[in-house]
Amino acid sequence: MGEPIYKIIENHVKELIKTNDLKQGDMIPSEKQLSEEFEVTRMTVRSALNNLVKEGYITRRRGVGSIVLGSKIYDNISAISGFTKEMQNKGYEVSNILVDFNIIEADEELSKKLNIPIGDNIWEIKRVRMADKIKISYMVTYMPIKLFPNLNQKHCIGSLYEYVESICGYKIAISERSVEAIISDVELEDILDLNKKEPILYIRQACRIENGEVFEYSHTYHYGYTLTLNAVAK
Amino acid sequence: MGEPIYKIIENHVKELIKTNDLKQGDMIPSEKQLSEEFEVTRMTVRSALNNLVKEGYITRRRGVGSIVLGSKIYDNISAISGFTKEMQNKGYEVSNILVDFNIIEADEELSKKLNIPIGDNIWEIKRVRMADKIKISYMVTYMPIKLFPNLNQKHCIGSLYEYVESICGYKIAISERSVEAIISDVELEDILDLNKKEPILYIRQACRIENGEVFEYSHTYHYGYTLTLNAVAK
DNA sequence: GAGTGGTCTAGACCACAAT
DNA sequence: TTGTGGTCTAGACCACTCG
Repeated sequence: MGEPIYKIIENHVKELIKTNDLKQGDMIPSEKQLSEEFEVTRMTVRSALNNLVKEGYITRRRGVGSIVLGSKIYDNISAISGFTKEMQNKGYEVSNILVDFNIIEADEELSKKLNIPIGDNIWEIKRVRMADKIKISYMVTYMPIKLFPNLNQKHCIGSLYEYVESICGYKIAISERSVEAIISDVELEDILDLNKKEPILYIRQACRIENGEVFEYSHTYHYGYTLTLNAVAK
Repeated sequence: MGEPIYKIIENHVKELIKTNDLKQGDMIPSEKQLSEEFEVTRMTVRSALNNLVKEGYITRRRGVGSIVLGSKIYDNISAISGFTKEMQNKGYEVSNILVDFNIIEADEELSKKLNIPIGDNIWEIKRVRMADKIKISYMVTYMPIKLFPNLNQKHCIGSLYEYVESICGYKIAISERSVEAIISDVELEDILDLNKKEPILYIRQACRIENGEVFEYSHTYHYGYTLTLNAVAK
């Protein structure tokens, strides 16, 4: 079998929303109508529609129907799309400078954060990120070598997330971030060409692939940058 | 019928995880075993297990089984649970001081953010939030009077999110936040009893109920506070 | 080969909202 | 009363993983 039918129905409805055939507040065809149109049972249709609910496209009400939610918010719903995509979406030209690329051994903290044994080998990647030729963030990323045996310096120039998904074939599933405001120190001012004591967003993030393994733990220092977040309830 | 069976199964497994009968990495009983234990069909069990996947408790692999994920990350998965719940979960005693409670008219910015006509009446709520008797954030909230005709000052002492969900019966669906680091100014230092020029998290948030309407737009200034975020892909 | 989860059928009864 | 989505049955065949 190729693509499962529920996926086909899912994409069909997504397409209707994207092409504006269905707008915010519109009712999508009922389960019965869709099951007749695609000649499948209601259960198959329900599986498609429940996925659309999960992804924030529609909401459903018993006795009423399935309603299209506002698309604006849901456009970039991938809250962990990664920095590169996020900035490109805002119209900036994004590039990375690779500052350091090492293999280190997991200490106690990294072993906890990455959920691997102490002493395991880890890629340590230090990068400065540029938007339109201005340095705006410094990022230190740790990734288990076990998961990425073939990572090299070239991959670090582009989007690491794209490498993880497109080339390695992992599906990025969930991330935990903590966000703090701090004041820059001399080291950071040096790296990012800042004035003294600038306000900085300090973000620590652990990111998992679908099977639950942590594939990345990172520290990021953002200057003059607004983090945009879309959160879905529950 | 009372609680649906799939919910019962869901809670059963959650309980096993919470009591540590099932630990991270453990396999939960197979669909077949659960369907025999609860005397239901596999479809019913699947509905329960798929919800557990959605909520981040387990991951599933064809040919292998359903595996318990690390609970740490997934505990407070409701990324817009609101500040009160978020801090209580961390063990702080939380309270609010109502600083100001007004009716104002929507200017151009607020009309855009709340998606209502210019001139519409809005509640303007200014609060200081305390954790264990220390002032840690200042919050200015705007809510359309149209949606909350009966809001009063008492509701602002507790959790506004709880008021919106429990008393008004709205279901909070999605929020969009932007997060920045700033340096405190004199006004903020005064309000929050800060030293001069402290690093502050400045968060603007628009929050929607299920039908897509914006019910809240707010500015929050957090001091000494780490924002925790769980993001789910797509 | 045995066991797992993934997809799907062809029905059923129910709770809820709108008219 | 009609139409919607919510729950559930008792099967089926399939794709995948592992020993």
